[in-house]
Amino acid sequence: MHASVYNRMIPIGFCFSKSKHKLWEAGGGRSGQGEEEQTPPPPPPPPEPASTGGGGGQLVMPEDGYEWKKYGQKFIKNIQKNRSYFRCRDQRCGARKKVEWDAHDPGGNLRVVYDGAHQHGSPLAAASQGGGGAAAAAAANQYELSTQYFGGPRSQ
DNA sequence: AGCCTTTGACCAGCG
DNA sequence: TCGCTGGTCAAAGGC
Repeated sequence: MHASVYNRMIPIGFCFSKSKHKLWEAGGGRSGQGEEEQTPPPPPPPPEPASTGGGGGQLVMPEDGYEWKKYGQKFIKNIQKNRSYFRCRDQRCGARKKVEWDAHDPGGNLRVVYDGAHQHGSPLAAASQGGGGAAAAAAANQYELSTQYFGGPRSQ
């Protein structure tokens, strides 16, 4: 009932664009300073500073050594920022992560909020010891946030 | 063929 | 009591 009410929560033509890889070219997408903010339980010390401009002008989620699965994204009007919701790929782990960035400055204001603690070791560290999949694990966390909104090739 | 990511819609809580 | 926002789940598409 009242399906119209839900219509309001959609930031008309901004939050979710029907076309995935469309418009919003990474014109201003720059790499710069990333703001990480571990609220409750600081999992492990993030090896990477944050939004790495490695790609060359793309906002990348700060790698924290864990594998996350994105399950939602939304534009928060209150703060005028985009927010992505991530969940630990491990079903046993109830750790969640919220990444929000300025809609107008995806590369200038990146905030990561951790919710819950991991009940397992970081795959990145484990792989590191094995000396093999470290890169793979890290790559698994290279979510190109800006790409999601500004369009871009997703090398999956 | 399988897995992952993205988008849309719905529900719940708070003001 | 009504409206609005935040958060989560499910389905579809693409790689």
